[in-house]
Amino acid sequence: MKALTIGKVAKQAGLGVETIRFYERTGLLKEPPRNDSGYRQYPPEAVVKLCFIKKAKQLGFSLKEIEELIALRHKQDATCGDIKAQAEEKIKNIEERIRDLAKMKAALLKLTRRCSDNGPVYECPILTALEPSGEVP
Amino acid sequence: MKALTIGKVAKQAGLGVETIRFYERTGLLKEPPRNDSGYRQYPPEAVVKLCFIKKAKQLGFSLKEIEELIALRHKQDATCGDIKAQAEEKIKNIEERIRDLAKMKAALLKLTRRCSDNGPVYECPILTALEPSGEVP
DNA sequence: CTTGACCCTGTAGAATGGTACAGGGATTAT
DNA sequence: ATAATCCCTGTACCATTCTACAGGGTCAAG
Repeated sequence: MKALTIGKVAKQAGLGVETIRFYERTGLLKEPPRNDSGYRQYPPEAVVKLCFIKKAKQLGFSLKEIEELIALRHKQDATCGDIKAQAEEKIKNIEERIRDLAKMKAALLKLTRRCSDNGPVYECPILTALEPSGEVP
Repeated sequence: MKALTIGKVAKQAGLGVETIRFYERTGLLKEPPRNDSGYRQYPPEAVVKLCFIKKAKQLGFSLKEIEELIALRHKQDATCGDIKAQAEEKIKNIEERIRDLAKMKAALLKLTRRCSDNGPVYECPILTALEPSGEVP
């Protein structure tokens, strides 16, 4: 007796009911079973998955990318090399994001220090923090 | 004699001409001076700014957030305390993003290790990597 | 001095990621 | 048992962030 209604999962995951139905429509979430009156019956794991989706979105992943991320699991026993390559690409992507965020953070710290130093500001450390470099697809 | 046309800055920043005009319309970019025939005349620094915008976008910042980030600079000499507080909030935000990205990376690494081991995968390490936790505003 | 590549404004359309009803059943709380 | 609350489908609409013309002027190379 563990099935949750859409309202319950929505609340637990901190999302809207409409959002979840939207994810289902777009294929990000697979259709759950229904009860006799047509209500969606979610297993508790659905909450974990939705929380993951939420987090990943906040990190700047698109729904498409999130789908790919989740799909890595289901392709497991098929083409292991492919999955690995895909995962490694994501990892590289993530590493670049982290590096850039670190640069941005450093720039902001510099800014706050100057601020407390009351020193003059001849150039903006924020703007020059991220040199134009490799693409993030 | 350093002014650039919109096409030149677009190319150098790796953006489309239309995109730049769009940024101007939305206020992200201030209107540059014009020449006699109404062409936009950009100073070379515009390229730096646009590159920053591009990078920041790739990091998941919205145009609104990017505007705020850039605005930190101009408010410099005015209300120092405010800027500092704002910058520090951004820093916290960035730190959380980095933490979450690090978790995601760890989860993916775990996946790739299992993958190369050719071991069976009974549960998805990706899905469980990010516990439902603090919000990223 | 013409041809092609640029530039201008203005408006329209697209992709992404939702959000909000309307209209109508199902469940639950009092 | 009846009102409040939840669920269903379907469609329409919203913000964000571009992208693509249309219609017309400008500039630079051959």
